[in-house]
Amino acid sequence: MIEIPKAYEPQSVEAKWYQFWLDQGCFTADPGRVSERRPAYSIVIPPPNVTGVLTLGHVLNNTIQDILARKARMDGKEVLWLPGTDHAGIATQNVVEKTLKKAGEIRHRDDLGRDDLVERIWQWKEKYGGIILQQLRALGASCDWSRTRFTMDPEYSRCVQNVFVDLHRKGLIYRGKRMVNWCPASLTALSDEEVIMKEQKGSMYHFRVEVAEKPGTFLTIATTRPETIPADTAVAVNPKDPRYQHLIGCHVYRALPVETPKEQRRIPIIADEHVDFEFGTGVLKVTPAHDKADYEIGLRHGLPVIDLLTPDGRLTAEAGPELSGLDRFVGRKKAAEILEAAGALAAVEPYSNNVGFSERADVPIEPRLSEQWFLKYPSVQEAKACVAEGNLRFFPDRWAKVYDHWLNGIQDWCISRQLWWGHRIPVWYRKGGTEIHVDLEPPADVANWEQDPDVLDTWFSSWLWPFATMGWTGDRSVDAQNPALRAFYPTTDLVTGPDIIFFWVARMIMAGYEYCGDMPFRNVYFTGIIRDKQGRKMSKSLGNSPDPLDLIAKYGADALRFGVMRAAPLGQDVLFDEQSVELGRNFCNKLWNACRFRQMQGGAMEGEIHPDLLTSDDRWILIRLDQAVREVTQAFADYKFSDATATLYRFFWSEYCDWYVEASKAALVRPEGVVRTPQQEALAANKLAVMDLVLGSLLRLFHPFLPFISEELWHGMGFHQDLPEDRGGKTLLSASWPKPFTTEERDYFGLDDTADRVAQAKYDLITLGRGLRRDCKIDPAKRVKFVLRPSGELPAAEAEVIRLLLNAETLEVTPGFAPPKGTPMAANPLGELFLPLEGLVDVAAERARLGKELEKVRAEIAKVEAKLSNPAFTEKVPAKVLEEHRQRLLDWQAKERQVLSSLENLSS
RNA sequence: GCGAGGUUAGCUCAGUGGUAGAGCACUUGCUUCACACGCAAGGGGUCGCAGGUUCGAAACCUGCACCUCGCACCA
Repeated sequence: MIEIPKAYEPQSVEAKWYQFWLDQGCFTADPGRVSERRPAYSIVIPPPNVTGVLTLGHVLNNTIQDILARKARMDGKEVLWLPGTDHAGIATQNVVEKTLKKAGEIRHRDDLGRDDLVERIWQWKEKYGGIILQQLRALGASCDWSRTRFTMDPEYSRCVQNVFVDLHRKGLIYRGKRMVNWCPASLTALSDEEVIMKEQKGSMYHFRVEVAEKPGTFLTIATTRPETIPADTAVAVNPKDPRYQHLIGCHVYRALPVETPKEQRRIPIIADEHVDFEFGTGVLKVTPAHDKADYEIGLRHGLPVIDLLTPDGRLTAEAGPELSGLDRFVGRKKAAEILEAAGALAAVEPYSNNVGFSERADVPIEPRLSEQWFLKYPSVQEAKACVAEGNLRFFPDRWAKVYDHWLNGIQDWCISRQLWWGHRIPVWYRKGGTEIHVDLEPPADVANWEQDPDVLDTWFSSWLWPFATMGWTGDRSVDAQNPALRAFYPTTDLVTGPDIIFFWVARMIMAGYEYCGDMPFRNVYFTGIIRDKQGRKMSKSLGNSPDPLDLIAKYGADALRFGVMRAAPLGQDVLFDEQSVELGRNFCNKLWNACRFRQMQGGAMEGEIHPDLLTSDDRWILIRLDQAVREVTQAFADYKFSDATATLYRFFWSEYCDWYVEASKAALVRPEGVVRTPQQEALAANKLAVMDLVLGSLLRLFHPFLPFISEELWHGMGFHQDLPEDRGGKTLLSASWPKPFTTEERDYFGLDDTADRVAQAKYDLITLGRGLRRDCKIDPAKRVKFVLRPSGELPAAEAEVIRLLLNAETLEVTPGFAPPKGTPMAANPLGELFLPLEGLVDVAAERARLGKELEKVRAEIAKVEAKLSNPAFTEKVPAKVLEEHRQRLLDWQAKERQVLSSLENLSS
């Protein structure tokens, strides 16, 4: 720091240090260094989609991971933060297909064919797939980039196929024709977790059907989906429903398609417990092909299945000529019109119901019967037990309940996807035969076989992330010798959003037990969701989602990190406001200037602290530093990062800058031409030594949150100079985390309650004195005279601090001072502070203020007296609390006397 | 319907039985030789509502209201 600019300029500083850390290999994890004295700390990144760009959600998530990783390094651990991306099957294939269509290269993916399209996606991935990881570097993420993984790396892919083959061999993976969630936009099956229920405003259509055996008798049926009537193969009633019991076994004529001869539209009236006779008319149309519950009914009663929807959600010829070819929603309206024209529509009423939507494509899904691969989850009991027994901990722990609840009700996982981009299912079918081949390698005579065209769900690869990224092979003897797995598995912490607790977290835990025999991580920190100021989710369409890189360019990465962390309490959503980043920037600037101030004082760095030269201010700031170290360290242990930032903010700004630095000027600032005595020199040097201790500790405490500016100042101030290479000499990143003072150190420096109280009383008196100045409307620039009548001994150095911070010309310390009548006065345990009148004082204003003060004091006295005069209170309360209250009464009474005498002084 | 979380200053939130707090915003005044991305002094809250337990409740218990989010779901 040769030339120190007045304001901190993050741009060049951040780029410089990130490159330095990379060049020095600071982020590289070496399993060989792990030992009992140097424990491992590891964390795997939740792999962002390879299509993704950095969002504020990523900022929150990865800042927390970086904070944890940096803190662990300072704790002397061998740290692995493993980065990477996942291939995001549907999203990536969509993006590339869309791009190619836009460029006019293809109209449909079939124009290219499977191999060529996959090739194009790879090209696209090579070109754009690293963007988000590059962006993380701007944030300061200390990932071990040499271990960057991608879920479709050859080794990783092999893990995925390996696991498929193994689970198949164990009988947990099977193929079957089932009702699945079908996405008509992406043209693939989805898992239950990828379907989100949304309330939809639609209509309930009531239509009539005639009972075949009893002409003239009609049943009214309520439905939200009249377009599926042509696929009805029964109507069902509850067997206990007296209204319809007599009709069970009869038939009705299905209402659509009207063109079909009546007799061909006969469908049975069946009895099924599933039907709720409270709901609607108590008569249910049964459409086994297009509803999960109806499919079950169909199975129970052996009903035929009529499929009338194409994969992309249009009606087939089964729906009749008028509906055929229509989109399902267009068909719905048309079906209602046809019913109305036929006189079969009894009523249409507005109706709200929940409809499953494809999470990714945001269109209603269709329950659809199709042949898919399913997984019966492995190691469920272990996964449940480790969380229930508290071996694997969730922060906040309420998620444990959500997790347990989900595990208790899980259905088999549909893992096949009708896509081209992803891990192809390692299954071959013999052409013209029934034989199947499930293996990592294709059959020898592969020409006679056909490989399953589907790929696996992306989550079926990311659930292996914690160990597949570390070179797991599935061969026990090989894996037992794998240094990375041995050192870093199980990982220590996982940081992720609660929205993927089922998708990812739960499944990783099961995979961890199944394939490594242990949990994949010990702690899971669930972040909140980033919202805008009004509490709305960030979204592209709302345009309320600022680009983090813009924010970094404007305010600096440290500012963004600090702002976000300050606003993100554990377990709560984060309402993001650019103002909080601005606050982060201001904070960095304050830190910069605090160090600049120290720098301008010159003198030796980190001199020895002589206890006999410590003033009450010095002792006070050391006590506060000790407190701050304890609080921040505890906050880390509890994963309460916003508590840590709050403590740092308070200590650095409100305690160190506002009081300590200001007070230190009494000893440090030398008026021109004045030569300091050797004693004054020694005091000043001692103060600088205290400052250096505080600043050196502060930079360490700040480092996990503000890695760039702290590193810049660490070097600029020269804190690195006398430290060992690997403990802060080379970089702050590996400096040791500050420890609270030991009892010996506290004794040595004289850090006791008295020191704390004296300084506190001094600052209190200064605030009171400033109040006098204001009440008396004295220009802040005017250097007035104060007189202090001390209640005890007051060293000259202490008095000088008071004088300076009151901006007083002089402060007379006069034990027997007798003020003239009308002199404004403020008092506290340290003494009475007078502002002698010079004909300028606004007596009325001061009297008004004191009157208000007196009122307040007396109210407090009344409150305490009321308590103390209550026998129930004095008899039952613990002695300590009683004593506290008695002391409180004395304090308030003293205050009352002080205010009264101030008032008396005023009256002339 | 079941479950979880929330309701404290204008805003965002701390506060696990004993004197209601912080930051921001607001008001007033200040180019005080680290910082106007700053300094100083202020104003501002019947702690969602109603009961209960207790000498004492923002905190513990019960009920209610409202807001969020999961899970399930009836056509």
